[in-house]
Amino acid sequence: MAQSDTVDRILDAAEELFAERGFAETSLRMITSKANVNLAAVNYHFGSKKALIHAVFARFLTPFSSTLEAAFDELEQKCQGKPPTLNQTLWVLTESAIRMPQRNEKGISIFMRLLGLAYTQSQGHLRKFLEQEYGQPFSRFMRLLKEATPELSNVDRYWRIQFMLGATAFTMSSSDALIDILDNKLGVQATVQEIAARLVPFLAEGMKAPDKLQVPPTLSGATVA
Amino acid sequence: MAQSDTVDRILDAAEELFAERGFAETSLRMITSKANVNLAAVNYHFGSKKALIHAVFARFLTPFSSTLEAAFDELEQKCQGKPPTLNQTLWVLTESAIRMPQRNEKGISIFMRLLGLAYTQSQGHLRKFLEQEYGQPFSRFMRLLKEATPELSNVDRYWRIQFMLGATAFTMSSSDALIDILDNKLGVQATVQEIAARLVPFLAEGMKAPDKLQVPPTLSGATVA
DNA sequence: TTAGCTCTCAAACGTATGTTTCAAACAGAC
DNA sequence: GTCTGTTTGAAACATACGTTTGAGAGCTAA
Repeated sequence: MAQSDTVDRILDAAEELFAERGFAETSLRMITSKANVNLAAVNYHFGSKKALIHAVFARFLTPFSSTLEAAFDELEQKCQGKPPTLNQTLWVLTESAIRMPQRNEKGISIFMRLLGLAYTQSQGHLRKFLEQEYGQPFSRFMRLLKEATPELSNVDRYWRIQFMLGATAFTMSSSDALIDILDNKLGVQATVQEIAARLVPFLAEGMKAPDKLQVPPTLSGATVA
Repeated sequence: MAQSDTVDRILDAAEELFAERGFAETSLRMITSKANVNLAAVNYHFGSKKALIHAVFARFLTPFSSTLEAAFDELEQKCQGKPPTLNQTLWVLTESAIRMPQRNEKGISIFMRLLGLAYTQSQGHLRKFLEQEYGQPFSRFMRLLKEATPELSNVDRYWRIQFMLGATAFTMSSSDALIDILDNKLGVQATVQEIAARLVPFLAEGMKAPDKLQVPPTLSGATVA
């Protein structure tokens, strides 16, 4: 035993519970009892609940960040000065996420769900922490997106990036539930990888959509097919 | 005073605080002190915090539900048996949301944010409540989507609807923050209505995207593990 | 063995939460 | 005015939370 296997057990339990229930709704007592660890161990090893949340994110975001930077490097090198296309950029991100080494079979969906929670439940301190620690690869992704869509105005691009983030975070954060529902309804089995393969073309087409509507084409207005 | 204007003050305060901070993070004491009402009033008038959450949703979802049903009626009647197009269907939904009578200038974004929270923070009891009370217009919207996209397989359509929901819920639930960020970054003012006008074409194009990718178009084709 | 350090444990701390209590204030009907 | 049912008010309730404490176990090195 000795040397904190306790730390990992806490991180494992916290990760899973946070992904299931969110941060505020998960108590340290739930975490420590799931981890079979004493309550005080969290504050001893991490200092506070906030610091534990940060540690949970750091454990999977730090390797992901490296993987992603390397993948971007490879992509830009391959493209020899020409900016990568939108599809390429989206795929490099998606692939880096999917190919991350997982601790278990639920790893990828926990990963996605936590990312989604980081956006929606943002605890203030979490947002600050993530910006500070992982702002760089994020900015780089944004730069690539900008170069891949020179035809868009800054405002158009801004909103469409939000739409992409939303579709991705939302779908991936509920991927487990959505896969189950699909199985029940249509008897079709799906994987997270397949969701990603469907998501990328959806996003890419949305990004390339014609301008925003000027006149609501509701009832009397002429509509496009 | 008399006859519960207390009830409305509680609902107003709760609505705003829930939208700002989420459900678990908003205490009854915050609500009652913002509403200038005694703490016990919540349990007296609503019975419990859960019931208060339901009441907040019911207050704006019930009229919205009626408006939406009427708008769908009008749309289908106008189309004389032919199924409405995707753009029409999306716009009717969007318009019904935008045109809802608002209690104040923040009404529309509170409305959107609460809808977003209902998806992401789903408290179990909330999801059950919403399905039971407002499942019908939702099913109808789904039917219209299906008829508007007969070229899609059921599986394709299923996933793309999730993508649409995600982009919408995510963006709208953070609309205030996103509008602020845009103003800071690019000095551009935006409204919720404008976001909607940008969202609809994005979604419609995404829905019509070509099939899911068979081979990741990354670098050299097949990529390493 | 002893000393020192890391880690675990049960218990308690202070604070905040949702809920309940019960007396007082109030309204409208008689 | 008096009575009756409804609504408010201040206070307390029980429970849950994150955090802290201090004693002690377990290990390593002298």
